[in-house]
Amino acid sequence: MTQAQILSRNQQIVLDIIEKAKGPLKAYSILFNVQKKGINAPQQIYRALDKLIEMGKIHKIESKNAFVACRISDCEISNATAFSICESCEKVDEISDAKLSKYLSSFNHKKGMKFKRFNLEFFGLCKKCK
Amino acid sequence: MTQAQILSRNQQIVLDIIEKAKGPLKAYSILFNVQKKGINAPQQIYRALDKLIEMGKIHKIESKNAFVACRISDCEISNATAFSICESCEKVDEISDAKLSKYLSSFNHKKGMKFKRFNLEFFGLCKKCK
DNA sequence: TAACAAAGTGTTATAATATAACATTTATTA
DNA sequence: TAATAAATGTTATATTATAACACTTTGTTA
Repeated sequence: MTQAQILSRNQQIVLDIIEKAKGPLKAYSILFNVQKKGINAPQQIYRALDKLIEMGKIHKIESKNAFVACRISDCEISNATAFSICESCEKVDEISDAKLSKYLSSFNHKKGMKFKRFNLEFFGLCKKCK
Repeated sequence: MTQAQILSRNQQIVLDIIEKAKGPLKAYSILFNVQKKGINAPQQIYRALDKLIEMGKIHKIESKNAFVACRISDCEISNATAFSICESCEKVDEISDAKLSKYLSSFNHKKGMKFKRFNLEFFGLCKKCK
């Protein structure tokens, strides 16, 4: 049984904002949103983001330098992430597909590398934007 | 038959450096390397990088904000990229695996998104670093 | 081939993203 | 409760990327 993680004050504030957001949030946009709560410096945001990522509570969308809440496997360390990204409306969805995940997790590069983790980003147009 | 692309002066300079490099290069490291050739501003680098990416000559490693030459399908627009990244020595290899590529290219998100492009980054330890 | 359009260049300035370093406080655990 | 680990607050700065504008080169077509 996995112990529910206790978050520090700043971590909780940052996570709340990311969870409430409809799409990926950028670090500085989070910062501007929490200045009323007494968080004033980028460091404070980035530190919280780092921890939340470590805990698997959020993910970074690398192609956008932005952060989304994990909707899939709460409280798991995320070593297998996949996202669909709409190039028009910027909507991002986390993809939870057991087959895909299994396929990629067991994929081994011929050149002898054993993988610990992967991140996959699909780009296209979402249903709405099509 | 695909017409061999003619590169502009700056594009060629930037591509040469990336092709000669053993690993991924960052934009500003490219800049410092070409100042002797009269390129002085980030813009000039980023413009060349953008075009080279469009042409499929290079790829961006999103998790590293760095650029590598395409060793796989020269002169093709790259809508299906996969890389293995060593977390210890930072070595990056482009993965060319027909099965993997086919599998991912035909993957469709249940929620109705049709993908145009994907980028996959695997992380682990390379043979040497293991 | 002149004239127009498209692509590329050079430059200055600045925006956006991220980390270093250090002093202090809070929480945990031995 | 002392020692240690984790988190915080703060200032400064490094790194990555784009905006805007004037100019030049290249390619196209009338």
